[in-house]
Amino acid sequence: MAVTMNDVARAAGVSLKTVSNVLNDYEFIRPATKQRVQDAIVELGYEANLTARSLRSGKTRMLGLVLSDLSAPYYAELASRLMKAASLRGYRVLVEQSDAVAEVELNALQGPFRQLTDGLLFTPLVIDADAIAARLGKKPLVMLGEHILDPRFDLVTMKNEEAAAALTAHLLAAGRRRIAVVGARPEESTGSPGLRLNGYRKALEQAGVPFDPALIAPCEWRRDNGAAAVAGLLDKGVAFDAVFGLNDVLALGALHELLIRGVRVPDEVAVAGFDDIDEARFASPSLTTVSPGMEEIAQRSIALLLDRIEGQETAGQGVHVEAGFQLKVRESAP
Amino acid sequence: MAVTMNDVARAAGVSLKTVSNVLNDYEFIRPATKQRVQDAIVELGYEANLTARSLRSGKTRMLGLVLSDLSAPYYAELASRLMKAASLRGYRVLVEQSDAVAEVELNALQGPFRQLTDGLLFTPLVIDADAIAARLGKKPLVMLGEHILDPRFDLVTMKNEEAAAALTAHLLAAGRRRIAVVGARPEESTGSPGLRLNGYRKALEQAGVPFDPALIAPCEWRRDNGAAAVAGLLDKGVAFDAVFGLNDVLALGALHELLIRGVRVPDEVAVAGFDDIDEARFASPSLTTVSPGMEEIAQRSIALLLDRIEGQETAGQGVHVEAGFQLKVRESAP
DNA sequence: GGCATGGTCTGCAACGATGTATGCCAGGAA
DNA sequence: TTCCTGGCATACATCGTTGCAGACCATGCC
Repeated sequence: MAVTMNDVARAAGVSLKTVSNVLNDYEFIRPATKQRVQDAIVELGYEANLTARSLRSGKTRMLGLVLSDLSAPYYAELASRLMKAASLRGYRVLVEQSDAVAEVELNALQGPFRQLTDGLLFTPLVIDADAIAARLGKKPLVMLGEHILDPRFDLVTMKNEEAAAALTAHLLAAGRRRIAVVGARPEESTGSPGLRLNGYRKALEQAGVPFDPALIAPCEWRRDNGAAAVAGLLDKGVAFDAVFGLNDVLALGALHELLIRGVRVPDEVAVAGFDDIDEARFASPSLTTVSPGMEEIAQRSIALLLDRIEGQETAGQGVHVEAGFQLKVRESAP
Repeated sequence: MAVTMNDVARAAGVSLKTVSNVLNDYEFIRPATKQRVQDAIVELGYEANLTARSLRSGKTRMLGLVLSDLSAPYYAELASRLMKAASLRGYRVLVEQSDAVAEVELNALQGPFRQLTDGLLFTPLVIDADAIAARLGKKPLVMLGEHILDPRFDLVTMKNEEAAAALTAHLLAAGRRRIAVVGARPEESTGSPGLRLNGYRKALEQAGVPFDPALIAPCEWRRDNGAAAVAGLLDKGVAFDAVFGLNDVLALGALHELLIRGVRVPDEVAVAGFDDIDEARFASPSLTTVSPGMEEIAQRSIALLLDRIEGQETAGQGVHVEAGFQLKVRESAP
């Protein structure tokens, strides 16, 4: 079938191992020999068999990326950037969609998926730190997002609380006093919903504006839920002059519902989101939001994970990286 | 390190091959033996080593998906669906982003990427059928999208021309006469841009409306280009009463630019797109578009590719599958 | 001349699974 | 009894690569 190292060795008149040495940049090879081998490789069109290499070396040069749903714009953009960053260092990314199902998340930690990858970028949504620690093998794992804050794990995240506070402060400064929050998850305090809600509360407090639980609309982070949540508030007659969607698709769903109902944005109700997905700039009105430094997150998580994979330090404290953020003020909440 | 078949064999008191036979559902094994092996597997927590299996069997149970950019909403949704469909049949999908660079597309056909996968789902954007045929190995390949229509290859696509014609007819029926087209690629006639443009022209012809080249704005399929293209038309003073974005992000970019400039949509100008991405429903105004049956495309491409991989028929004529479409009439072009 | 040294290359044994060929045993046919 | 067949299990070679240990040779030093 395919050309093997043996064929190359025969063609170059050297041993199989010498071919291997050339391919692996072994130091002590005479230039002439090296050249002969390389010529033979080109002539025969030899390509190393990655599977065999993986079996022997125990490395696959693939990274695993676990997220809930690749079709969510934020994850799609993140995955795209992660793949590019990994590619520059000679790695590929294999994506696993968990759909926020616990079993899938658990299997990603120890099943076949783990075997296929040298390290994991993990966005856990439903399982907790202990469950992860219990199943964690010795392969490196970097947490993405902020659902789990645990000193045992490496983590790359964004300034959720600060950014949410800054955004809320911006709304308050514009005179908004009743800011509805769409997409909260009241029972949690650590995940992104919790942290962002915290930021919101801190900003209110700082401004001396009372917190009103009636303004908090919990839901899953999907566009249609954002619309439904706002519809719910309107139907219940809850008064509000701004909507903070805990991510952009929620905010855009909310924005849509408001406009349908004839609510003027931003005159009557301001709308703001979080993530700064590509779409935010081109919404009508364009969406005020927080840019969480996605490129920085991508770069640094790849760098951190690869350092763990290629470096020697196996354990020690987890490193926590926080990317910077930028407030993007646009038409929906000037 | 890890538990191997040998360990299981020892624990169960059978030979290594018997363990392999149990795992591969070999027919003639005494129930008692089978049970002992399975117990040992559970007790030791054995997991088959996929790399070794791949080396021996020559199969990886991975499919390659080549597309230009995973962060484009259409591709993100498609990739997500393809991965789910593949997963149901026990396959994983490895994504490669070509960025529409010829070299990357070519390498996907024969380099390491090909080696890692049992079959390819390929969306070629810049290389042509002959280049593909020249490098095609014996592993199955299914074309996605419609940039290449060639009897040599399997292809799963959508009814680009018909759907574009139907959409154009809808605009004409609503009384629009000067329909600008954003995202054309005038030099091509086969890719999606070409086919959709054809559909547009046929519908015009059928309605007896003259074709005006001034209304055709060529550009790459990105949101900002959609906006820029409309800006260009307005600045040049080209009169139009509708915009047909050859995909949704173009249409949404165009929509944004129109609204910014104070053009009323749909009163003065109607806007329509193509793809029916999630976002289209929630745009303001919501976007009239064509739903190309993405789920059907995903299902059928996976089915076709896996039939090729697992079936015996290697060659023969390429199969061409066309998914159905639906016109989604919404506010932007009622 | 003997011996350590260092550069260059080689052979062998793995990595962990599967395919092929074969052995062995029991039971039925000859 | 002998032969054959079918059910069940095994041994061995093999996939293509890399790690380890060592062979060989020339050089330089005592």
